[in-house]
Amino acid sequence: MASEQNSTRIQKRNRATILDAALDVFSQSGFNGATVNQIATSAGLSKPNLLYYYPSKEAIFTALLSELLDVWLAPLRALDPQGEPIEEILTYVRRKLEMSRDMPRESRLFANEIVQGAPRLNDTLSIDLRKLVDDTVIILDNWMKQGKIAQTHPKHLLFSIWSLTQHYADFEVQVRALMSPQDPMDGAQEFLDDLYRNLLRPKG
Amino acid sequence: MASEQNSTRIQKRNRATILDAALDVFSQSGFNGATVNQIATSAGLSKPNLLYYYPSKEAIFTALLSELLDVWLAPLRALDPQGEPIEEILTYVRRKLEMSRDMPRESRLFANEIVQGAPRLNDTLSIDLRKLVDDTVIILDNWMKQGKIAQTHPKHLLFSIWSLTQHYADFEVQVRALMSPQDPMDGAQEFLDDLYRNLLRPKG
DNA sequence: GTCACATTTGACCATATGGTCAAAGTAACG
DNA sequence: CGTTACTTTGACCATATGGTCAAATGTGAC
Repeated sequence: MASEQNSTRIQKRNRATILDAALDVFSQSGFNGATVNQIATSAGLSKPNLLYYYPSKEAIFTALLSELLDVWLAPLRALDPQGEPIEEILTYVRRKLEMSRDMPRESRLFANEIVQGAPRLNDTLSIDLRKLVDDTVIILDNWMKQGKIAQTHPKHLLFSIWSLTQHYADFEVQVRALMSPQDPMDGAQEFLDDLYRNLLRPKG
Repeated sequence: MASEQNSTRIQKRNRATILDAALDVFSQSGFNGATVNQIATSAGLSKPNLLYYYPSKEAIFTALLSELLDVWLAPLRALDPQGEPIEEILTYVRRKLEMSRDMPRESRLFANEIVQGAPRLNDTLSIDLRKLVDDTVIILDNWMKQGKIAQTHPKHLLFSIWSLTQHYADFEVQVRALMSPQDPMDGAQEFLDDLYRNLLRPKG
């Protein structure tokens, strides 16, 4: 009879199991392609049992998205205006690349949703992410003004980091097919380091 | 009773209409999310009529993919080993960027499919595309050996061009949300030109 | 143990889906 | 006009899907 933060060990365990199963299924098939049954089976629960914890497929999806958004954007928030600019940016790139390696499901979850028009994410994009990006642009602009990094388009710079790093998760099948028998990400970090050092190095 | 290349004006028109409608629907919802009814309605046909021209949803999809693959890969095939290396590559980048602007549905069609593991495209990736990429890598390697472009990882270079350019089509909703009120691709070409000139310029 | 509450489930429902089929309508062509 | 082949459709089917519900089972506190 507590207010809302009821825990109940079993609930905690099952909700976590469900979200992990949902991440598997949604990231592989997208919202439309995924079925409640797949998620339930993958979580080791019956369908009605699943729907006892989350009232609908959509509820699972939004719970998953909101749970992941923070961790997904954390590396960008960690950009330190006081740090050494080029190293700060390269650190960000490396973290994003690590996330593509270690959390490919999360990356594909967002990719699926955004490619299909982000119908369940539009507010997040145009409000929260927008705010974060605007803040970051200010930092980048300052670095450019101070001559710490070369002049370039700050937003396109961010887009490029996202697309280049997430590519290894989102298009993994393709990258793997073309890189095999090597590891798909073999040499990726060196390449990106090189790319951004050349772009950002202040020019005489 | 002709062999197989029967035309029948009506067939040609309807097959084209269907594929265009299918491109709309599949690129927006992916294979699983799309329904035969949506495609039929969008094509102005009844469902049984649609299935008279293509025997199944899968048949529409594969017909669409195989029709588009050539045009999609054409810019890469156009890379000229005899041309001026940096300009050749920049031309390729520009063409890909134009395709993201002019053919975003095609880009998203492939993106959807690949993100979801390319279950209906795996052979194409590991055979045809692989061959094309291997050929291109030889060209790039030669240019590097001759000192015409800086040393870099040829495959990751290709991946980077794909991801950077297709990003503007595949993640258009996100880019638009973050660029508005400006045009989503405003400044993109200059940014990419700059990026690749800095990367590829031969270093002392 | 027992009682209240949390959890789980089989059976069920309305709707959507991919696909079929026989019959009706339309072109083409002599 | 009549015949043949092409095109279109309403009705239909089996299956899958998201979701509900009442009843059964488990669990923790006393």
